[in-house]
Amino acid sequence: MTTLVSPRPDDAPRALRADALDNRHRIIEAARQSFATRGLEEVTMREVARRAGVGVATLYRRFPTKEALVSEVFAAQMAACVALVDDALAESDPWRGFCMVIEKVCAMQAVDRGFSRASLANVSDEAGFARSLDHNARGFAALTRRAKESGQLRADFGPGDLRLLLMANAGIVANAPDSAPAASRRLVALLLQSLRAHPADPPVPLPAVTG
Amino acid sequence: MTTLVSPRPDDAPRALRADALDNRHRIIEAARQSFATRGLEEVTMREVARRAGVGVATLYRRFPTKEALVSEVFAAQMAACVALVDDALAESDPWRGFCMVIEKVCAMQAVDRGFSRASLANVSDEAGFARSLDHNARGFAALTRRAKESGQLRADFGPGDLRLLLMANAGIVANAPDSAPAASRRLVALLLQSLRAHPADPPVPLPAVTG
DNA sequence: GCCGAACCGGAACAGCACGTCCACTTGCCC
DNA sequence: GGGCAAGTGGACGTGCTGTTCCGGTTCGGC
Repeated sequence: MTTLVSPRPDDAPRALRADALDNRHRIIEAARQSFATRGLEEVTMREVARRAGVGVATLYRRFPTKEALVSEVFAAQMAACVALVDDALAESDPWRGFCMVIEKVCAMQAVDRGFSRASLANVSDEAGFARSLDHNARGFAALTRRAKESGQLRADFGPGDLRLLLMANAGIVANAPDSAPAASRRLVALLLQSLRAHPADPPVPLPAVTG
Repeated sequence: MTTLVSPRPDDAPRALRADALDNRHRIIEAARQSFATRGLEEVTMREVARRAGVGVATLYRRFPTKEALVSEVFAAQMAACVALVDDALAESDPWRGFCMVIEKVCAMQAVDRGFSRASLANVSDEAGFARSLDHNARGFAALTRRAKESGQLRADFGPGDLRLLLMANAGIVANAPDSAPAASRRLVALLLQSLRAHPADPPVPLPAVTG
């Protein structure tokens, strides 16, 4: 999102013409909807262009590659995740914060097939994706630490476990798009129950996944 | 039109020539290996043919379509699953039988990306796939019932929960093929812990997925 | 050995995806 | 209003896929 204030640095992209900017917005919206319902690889660039009411060349002028389009589309979702983690950090009860993050992210995945895929794929650095990812990783690590210190999260929860959970949830979204919201909630509920440390806890089933 | 009386029914496929049969076996083995390491859609028919040391036409002579090849390749895995469910039914402890099935199927998925995908996709009826699936569904339903009756499996476990579990596991296999075995074991261990009914059990987090 | 049918391999076909080019149009600054 | 750079859309190129065709080859019963 570039500012339209006149004194821009020479290396910044120049401001778009009004019609071009409008097309750009329509493209992103069209792509977001298509990706959400049908996933990333099932949606063709032509289809995005057609849905946005522009030609293919226009699409490629704004986003030189499909990957760039994907990055741009999900930058917003990533920002939402950042806000979500920050909200959870503000929560007084560490366990509640921990659950909130997981539940909300999985719910986001459940209703957006593209986001589900994109949040696990190695996306390029465009659009500050990596920065948001890093921010979220740190925030979630803090959440995890606090939840463990309060004795509510099982001690062997590792950083790889979040990814484990997201991958599992993504599997549901990918294989049952229609019933994904309900199925995802069920999965998350089951997993959170296992992740909660109880006073009389059964022994740890298996060590956490490293990495 | 003279019909010769033959030892085999006329509608049965005639016996293959020795070299053709050999090629067929090599094709299936090549396909199995390729599918296992790289998944179903990432493997091209050309690659299977090359790996089997035959031409493309030979491959298509045996398996008129890629789907037919996939069905044939995973018919063996399906048979293994049938045996696995039958073994679990022979187990004296219902909960152990229940866990065995889930652990072993997920382990099979974890080391075979193709099987992971195929066990969830709607495969065609070729090669008795549907029959094995039906057999397994019945067997697993019996396992479930017995585990519930013994009070070891939480009462709200539904038929859709197995699929839920398989989809979650498949998500791990699809997104982290290298660390899939360990990650899958961790996921299964966590989920089985939640699925186990304890005397002092926390309330059911969410109703089971229907269907 | 021989001969025909079964079999084989690679070239060729068709379809679809991403990405590019170019002649035409249009917003914007004066 | 007028000129021009930016923008546009559809045809095109390229590369990949699954699938088919055809001339040459080989097995196997006699």
